[in-house]
Amino acid sequence: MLHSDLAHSTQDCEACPIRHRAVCARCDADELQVLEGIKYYRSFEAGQTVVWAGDRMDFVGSVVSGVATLTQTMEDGRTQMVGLLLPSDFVGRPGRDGAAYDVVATTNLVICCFRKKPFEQLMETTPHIAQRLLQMTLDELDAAREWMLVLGRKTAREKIASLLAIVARRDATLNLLTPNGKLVFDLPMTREAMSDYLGLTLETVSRQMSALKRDGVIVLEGTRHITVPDFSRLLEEAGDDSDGGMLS
Amino acid sequence: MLHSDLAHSTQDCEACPIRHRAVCARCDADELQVLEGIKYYRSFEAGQTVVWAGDRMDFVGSVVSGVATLTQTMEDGRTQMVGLLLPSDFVGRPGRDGAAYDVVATTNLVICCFRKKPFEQLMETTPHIAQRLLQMTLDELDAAREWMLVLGRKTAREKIASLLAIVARRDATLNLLTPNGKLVFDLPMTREAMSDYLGLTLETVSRQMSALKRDGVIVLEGTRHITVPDFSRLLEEAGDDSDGGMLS
DNA sequence: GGGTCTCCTTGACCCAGATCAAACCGACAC
DNA sequence: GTGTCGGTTTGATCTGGGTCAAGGAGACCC
Repeated sequence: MLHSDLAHSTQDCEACPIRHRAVCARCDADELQVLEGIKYYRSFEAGQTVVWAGDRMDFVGSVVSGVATLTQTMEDGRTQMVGLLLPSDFVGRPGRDGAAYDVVATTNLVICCFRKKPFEQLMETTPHIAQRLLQMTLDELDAAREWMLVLGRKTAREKIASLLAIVARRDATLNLLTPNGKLVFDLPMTREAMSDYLGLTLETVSRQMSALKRDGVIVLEGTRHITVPDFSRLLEEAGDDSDGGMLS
Repeated sequence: MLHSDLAHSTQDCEACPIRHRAVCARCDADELQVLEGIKYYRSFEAGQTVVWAGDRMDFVGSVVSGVATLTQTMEDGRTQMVGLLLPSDFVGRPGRDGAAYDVVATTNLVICCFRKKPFEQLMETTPHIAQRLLQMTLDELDAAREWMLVLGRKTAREKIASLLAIVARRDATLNLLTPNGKLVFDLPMTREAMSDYLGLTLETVSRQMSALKRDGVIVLEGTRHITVPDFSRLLEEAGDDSDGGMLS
């Protein structure tokens, strides 16, 4: 599971708290030094685009804070979000120059970047980086496939519940433990972004959010701040088996 | 792009024509010897299940011939196919014991398996195997994300056309070149399997196949044998940009 | 205060695709 | 030939979610 790994690396590696999850699990002094030499930080404001699909991308990196999304757009304007990047997630693709998707900051965002060329060289000389990246990519692949089930077979209500469950779980793991099964978090996205993720319209998202609120599955303060009184209830609504299926 | 790689390895590596695409791009004698020692073949008939989700899986491998599918099932029986495995595709996940999805042979199927433990050890001592596997996994991730767009935003007709385009492209690359822009291939799946892949019902699949036939986008002989008189027309119907977007 | 953004909610209506049901079409067995 | 069985097609009807349209609710500025 991802987050135990994250916690592990956060403790183990002083030089790279959350930032180099991809590489710090077993990093030694030499590698760290190389990494320090090729890294830099970039900040974005909510709404800014990090890269457009097709643009040259001369770095890889990981999200330090904030949330970014990967989206694909058809010529006629239909868009589908294909990835949600939360802190510690990896950005970019070694071995390819152009970005495959639009990467957009949905909140204020900080990325820790590594210049791509030297990073790729480091990958070649340091086997466990590729191994680590492989594990992360396999996790992402599992998440993408999980999402295919959501997109292909779930109802609007189940889709919303699934999204809330994912965000709640990640947020809870990163920030606060659940006091008594109750979960509190902020949605890092607009209704429109939710609809792009779920393959719905923004109106349907809004209606289903209202319905989940009416039925007591969630408590809404404003439009973003959410309390989940009973997480297992939320998972039921998502149509997931007991643990939510998003372990990996 | 996958297939050039495949062609490359098919030529370069006598000991593993199509079979070890994952590892043969730069294999040397020692590695090949190890691989020979831990490999074996398994055959399945159309309809047989290779593994059930959750079952222990003590091998990884690649498809030699035939077609297999990865599917997820919800408790109430709704199913979504999350992957289509064609010859040369990798099966299984290093570093995990249980299968994450049902793997089912949809045609007669031969898999070249490597016992997992020794394969994982080989991965640790042979950096380029992990690197190669990483590239393959990144390709699969791109394919999965492409499919998220199909599932989330495309109409039934576009979905069908997208599926046909994928199968046609892979089949054409593996077998026969297009003589004059015309493409001939056999669908390796039932209407029901198509519906599971596309997030539709089997009836809708059938109707849209009939519609594409009526409109001259495809020519059907029987239910499986398909001729595509104009591939670019098919891509248009799929709503893809000119090259179909499934390059990677 | 009022004006004007952006984001969100709610209502009324419509349609693509689901559902239910019947029939069709080889292939294979007897 | 007849039976039957899996896969497929086609028709009739229903419905979840899309579309169009009208307000609401903050946030920010003047």
